[in-house]
Amino acid sequence: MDKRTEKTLDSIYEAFTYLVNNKDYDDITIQDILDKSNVGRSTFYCHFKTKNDLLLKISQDIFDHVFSHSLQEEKSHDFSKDNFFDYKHLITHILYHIKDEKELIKGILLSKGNNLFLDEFKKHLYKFSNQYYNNYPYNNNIIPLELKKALLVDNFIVILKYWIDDDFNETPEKLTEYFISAFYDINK
Amino acid sequence: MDKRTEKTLDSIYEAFTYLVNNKDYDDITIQDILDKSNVGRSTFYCHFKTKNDLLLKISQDIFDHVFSHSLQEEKSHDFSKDNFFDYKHLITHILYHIKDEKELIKGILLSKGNNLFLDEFKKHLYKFSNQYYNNYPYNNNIIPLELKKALLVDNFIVILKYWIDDDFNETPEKLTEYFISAFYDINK
DNA sequence: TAAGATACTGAACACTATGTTTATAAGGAG
DNA sequence: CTCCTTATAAACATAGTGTTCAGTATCTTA
Repeated sequence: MDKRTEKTLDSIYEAFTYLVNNKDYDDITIQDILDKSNVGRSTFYCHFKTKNDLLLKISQDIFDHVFSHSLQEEKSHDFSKDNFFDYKHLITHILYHIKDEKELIKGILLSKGNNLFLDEFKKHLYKFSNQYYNNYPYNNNIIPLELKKALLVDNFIVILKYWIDDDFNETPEKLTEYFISAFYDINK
Repeated sequence: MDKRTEKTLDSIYEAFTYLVNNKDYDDITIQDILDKSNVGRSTFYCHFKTKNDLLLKISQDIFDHVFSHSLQEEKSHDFSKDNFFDYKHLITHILYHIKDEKELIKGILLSKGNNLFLDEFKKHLYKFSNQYYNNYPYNNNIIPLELKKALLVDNFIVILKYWIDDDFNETPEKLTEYFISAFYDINK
């Protein structure tokens, strides 16, 4: 990548990270980003169509990172033959990666306003939820399968938000235990 | 209330309901609302400070309705001496009221963008979640109490969204069963 | 039903942000 | 060094926001 482009994108991402930790996403203007990053207006529009486009690309960057190793694990490991607890290391892994992106994720997730980030996140989580339930479609309570999938994904987000509110105090391992406990309960 | 005021507010609410069912909240402009409702700009600003202020007031109106009877039940019924299953009728009641406001709630809840409505909703749900767990603080698994409260509230929202996606096909009673089943699991 | 209070209207206005365009300058790659 | 790409600044059209005010319509109640 061209060093100039790299510098520009870095400045914009850094400015965005700062801004989203200091005001709600809705209240951030493109003008704010330009001022904070010292990037020209026309330059910004060379890279991004709108503010939402910026958020979307940042989200994709984050999740490329957060879910990168998990995809490799996925390939080298045939989960379809195992029960859910074999996902344990995967989940812990993902949580460690999330902690890497602490500032940015915290800012975006606690900011009022747009759900773009959350939607992108859920898309990735649904991959696992679908994979699991499609291999284990045995319904041992009255909750429909599709609802179970949604509960699984959403519980992960709730637990993550709990972690963030607690300023990432607890360990990823502990969080994984919470998640598996909540999950196990829904499926008993 | 002055009939003129009532008419104005009705027009605005109606226009908003239409708009939120046809485009994302973020994309709705105050100009759109004025055009659709045939209300003068200065009139709008007599009643609402901003577009978010409108959404907030609409949300409060809805929840005044949705939770109205449940508050009465709450007074005439001492839940603190019962277990969670006594909330059953309450939950079904709430779901019936939600169905009354079908169009509006569907539009707002499925629209991308602002979380004002959801935050207001969760505020009400937290009243019940707190009430329950403060009377039954016995932790029979590793999940911290505060996280349990959050899971309870959020699961209700997930189940509600499932209902909406299914176009309110299933009965409130059935939905209540799902909710209690998911809830019961988390607490065993 | 008439008087006074209250609410709505429409037009004008300043302001702020968006997104586009263009000519120019600076930086990187081969 | 030269070509090509990228960044920049300034200007511009456009669109939405929120305020003001004088004039008009409509309610309330006495």
